[in-house]
Amino acid sequence: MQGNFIEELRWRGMLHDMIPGLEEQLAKEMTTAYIGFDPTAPSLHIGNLAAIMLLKHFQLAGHKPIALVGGATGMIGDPSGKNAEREFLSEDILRENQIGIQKQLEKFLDFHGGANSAEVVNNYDWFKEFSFLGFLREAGKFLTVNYMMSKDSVKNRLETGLSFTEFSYQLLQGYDFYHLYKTKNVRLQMGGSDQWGNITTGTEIIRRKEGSGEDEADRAFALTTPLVTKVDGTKFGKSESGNVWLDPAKTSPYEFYQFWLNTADADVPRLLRVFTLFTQSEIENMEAQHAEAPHLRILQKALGQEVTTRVHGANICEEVIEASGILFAKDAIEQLEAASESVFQQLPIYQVSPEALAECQNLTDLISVGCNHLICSSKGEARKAIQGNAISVNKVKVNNPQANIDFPLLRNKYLLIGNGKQKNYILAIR
RNA sequence: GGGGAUAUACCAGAGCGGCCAAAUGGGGCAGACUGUAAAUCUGCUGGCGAAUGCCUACGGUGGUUCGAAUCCAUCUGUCCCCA
Repeated sequence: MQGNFIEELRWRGMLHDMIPGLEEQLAKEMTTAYIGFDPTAPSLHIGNLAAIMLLKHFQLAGHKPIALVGGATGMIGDPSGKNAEREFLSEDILRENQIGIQKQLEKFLDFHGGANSAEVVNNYDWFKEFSFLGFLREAGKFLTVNYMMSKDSVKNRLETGLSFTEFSYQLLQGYDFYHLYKTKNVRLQMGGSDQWGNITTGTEIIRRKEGSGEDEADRAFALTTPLVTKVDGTKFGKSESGNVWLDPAKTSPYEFYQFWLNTADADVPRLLRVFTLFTQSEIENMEAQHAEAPHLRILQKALGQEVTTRVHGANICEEVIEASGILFAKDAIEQLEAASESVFQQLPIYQVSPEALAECQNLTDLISVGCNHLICSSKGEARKAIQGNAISVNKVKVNNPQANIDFPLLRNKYLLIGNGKQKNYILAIR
């Protein structure tokens, strides 16, 4: 084996809990592990990133990672962490989503690397043929309701109620593990710490069906990683516009990079460990540098660059970094005029239609209705933002809501509008 | 099936028949300070408007009243107790 997977996770702070004996198993032979992904959206988001990195490290350590796309379980909905019954998704949508997710995983994992190549499986493939009776005999027989009720994910819902369908979710997920154990010799399931209950249901099913653990060869293992949280207690992975997606059509590379760049100092060390492959000494080095000159934000930049490169590619990433640099530079206007076209295209450009523009009486209209509420969601908000000194046009603060829209255009067609310190928009107005 | 409670803005949660676009807290946004950070302080936080203004809103529908988030009836949802 090439590296110690568990050790790696430990120093990165990515190890929350595991079933004892796992280290011995991993040391003994190449082991196969899987993590489930929920196909309720056509793209993964950075909330999934920690799980992906888990698989990545696993593969780097010489083991074989499998990503399970929960086509079947996605049709049901995991009650963990939810307080309301979930909406069903159609089979078609789930299929499409799976394809998108698979493509994104290919950016992280090696699918053509010999014995320990990554694989993607879809549990719909083995569940679709399953009859209800078959399932009851194959899976349901092996767990008691008492056991299932004792899971936190279920207990937390007893007050508000949960359907039989959602109650059965853990059986499905547990059976996945068993199925993979039998067909692909998968010995380990990993996931976020909220998945512990679901995962151990799987190991329990395997144990009951295959006999218990004196014979080590029969054992199945669970490993969880702590949920990534922010220092201020808010959820990690959301920007103000919602989830941060890996799909550039849903979250532009520029926004993606900005998300990482804006990480708070207190959060950065942890995020670097979880989301990048920098070594311990590399990270500690950077931290030392950061401590000396925090305003340079070395850590944030390293984090942003690393993750953006992995997700969107080195070229795009460079352009995005350059574009970001331009927008926040003192001489942004000159630099914008001089920037190359490909870099310019990475900027957050919004096309204002001539009709919409014609409707605009003043700046207030432009930044609300004129750009389809991109910048401000209502005229009132726009007016308040302008009066509050938040809005700048071509880097010059404007605080007259009635200002005419006769600003000089950049490159003959663009206006640079800033809202606050962090948000910049380029409006193409012709 | 019987009885009781409750329904307020993004969330939590006040609210006397007129002084209620609705206390307070959280969240969100912005300003100042900085480093596109954190903490702190300040302002904003239904829509339109330059505005003293207008419109829409306190689960739905009707009603009482000069006037209703506030009273009455009814419906719906949720929760609790009994069978």
